[in-house]
Amino acid sequence: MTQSSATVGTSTYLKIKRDILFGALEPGAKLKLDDLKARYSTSLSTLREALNRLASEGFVDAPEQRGFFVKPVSAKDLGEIAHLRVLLECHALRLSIANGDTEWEGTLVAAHHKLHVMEQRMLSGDESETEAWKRYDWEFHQALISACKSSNLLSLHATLYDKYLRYQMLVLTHRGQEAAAEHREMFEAALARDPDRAVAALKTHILKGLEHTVEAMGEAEVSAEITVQSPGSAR
Amino acid sequence: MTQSSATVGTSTYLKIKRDILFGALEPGAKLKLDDLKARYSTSLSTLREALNRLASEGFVDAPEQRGFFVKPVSAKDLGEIAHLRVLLECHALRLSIANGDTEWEGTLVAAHHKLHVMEQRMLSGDESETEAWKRYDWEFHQALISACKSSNLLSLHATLYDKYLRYQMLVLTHRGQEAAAEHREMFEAALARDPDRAVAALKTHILKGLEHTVEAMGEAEVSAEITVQSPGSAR
DNA sequence: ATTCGCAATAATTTCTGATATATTCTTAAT
DNA sequence: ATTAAGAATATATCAGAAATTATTGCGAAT
Repeated sequence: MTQSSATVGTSTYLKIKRDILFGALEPGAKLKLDDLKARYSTSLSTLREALNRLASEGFVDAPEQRGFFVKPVSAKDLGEIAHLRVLLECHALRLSIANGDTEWEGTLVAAHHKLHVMEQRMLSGDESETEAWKRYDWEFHQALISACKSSNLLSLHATLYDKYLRYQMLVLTHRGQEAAAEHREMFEAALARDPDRAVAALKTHILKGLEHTVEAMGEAEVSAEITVQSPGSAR
Repeated sequence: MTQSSATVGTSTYLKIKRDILFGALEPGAKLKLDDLKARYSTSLSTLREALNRLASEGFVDAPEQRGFFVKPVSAKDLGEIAHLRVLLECHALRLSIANGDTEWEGTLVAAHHKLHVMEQRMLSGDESETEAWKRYDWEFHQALISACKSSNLLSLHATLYDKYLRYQMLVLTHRGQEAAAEHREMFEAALARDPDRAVAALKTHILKGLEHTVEAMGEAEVSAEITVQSPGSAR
């Protein structure tokens, strides 16, 4: 549970990133350095290093001279990210299917198994381990493309995945049954070395997820506005 | 000429990045903090912030507890980058051609004109302004895809472009005539709203550049090995 | 010769505190 | 209501030092 790591810098970087991804730090929130210093119990310099890393990855905004802010969210941004993920992940999947050896098949089988078990548990109503579930989801998607032989591609994809994940965590509602079916389809198509089928499934998977999340965002936005407005202050 | 900017942090970030891109800081070189402190005349904390940004963009390696190193180069890495650039830039070009309005056409015409003039000057033997020439090349490629309507895509592309550029600067030899022709082809096809033709030209442009650079790297590598070996010390 | 362990050295990581500068908030005035 | 000046707050930057970790050099042992 605890996010430990060799260096204090990296570990606070990971902690802040996690808090952004899972919504503990809200979109658009001002990141006051003194507050963060208390919250993550670390020094100013270390904090700023972490924030600079996050800023260059796009999880934090850092307008000059005005400090740091959690990156705001928007349906437009989510759309861009989903489409980029389709572009990169589908491309990587093709390469991976073409290049993958037996070792790769092994990791894939393992990853899908673990994800599948977790999905069954979620479907039966156990919502207690969303975070673990998401980790298995990541491991599965990662395994699918892991044989693409481009570390540059893998690292771009990792960042995109995290950005997409943030939106999913934001709306806290998922497409359990359907997503599980799509995962199975991708898995089987990849093992069968059928790139077209696998890519089609992956594309559907991401775009359906996008649709679903955008809808949920729309609702959330409306209810947020209602909550925020003082009664009768419609201007 | 001077790289000035509002904040010291950003300006040293830019300076270091420039020194990496244009080879003043050699691939693989150790970035000793005390040396950098002298070289860029700034404080430790500011330096580390800049280096962390560069590390998360992939221009610097930062193995835990062991400091910072200029990212090494390799033909494999260049290949990955070129192919990613093809993937992203071609995609963006299609979107841009589909979405671009008259305003976009205007910037494109202007960018191509400036690049063209500079190319003529370079072809006639004036090698004095490589840096300016490269800036116009960037402006042109940027203009081509600027109407793609995805700021996420544009920013990923910008980083990839810089990484690719670094390799070009490394070998210091360019394909003047051919590159100019390819630029013209892209330009005309884009204005004619012919995505297939434009994308084909762009793909050729990048992949020919890759080929050319890899060859030049091979030669450079050989001559470097010869230079380094003390005479007769073949092991 | 090579390897191994250990001390000496060097470098990085992290923190504290201080200053200058920019932004934001408050208050007063138009 | 808007603006302007001044006060309060926050950020950006720097210097120095403590703590931790890596690297180097040297002598002993294989």
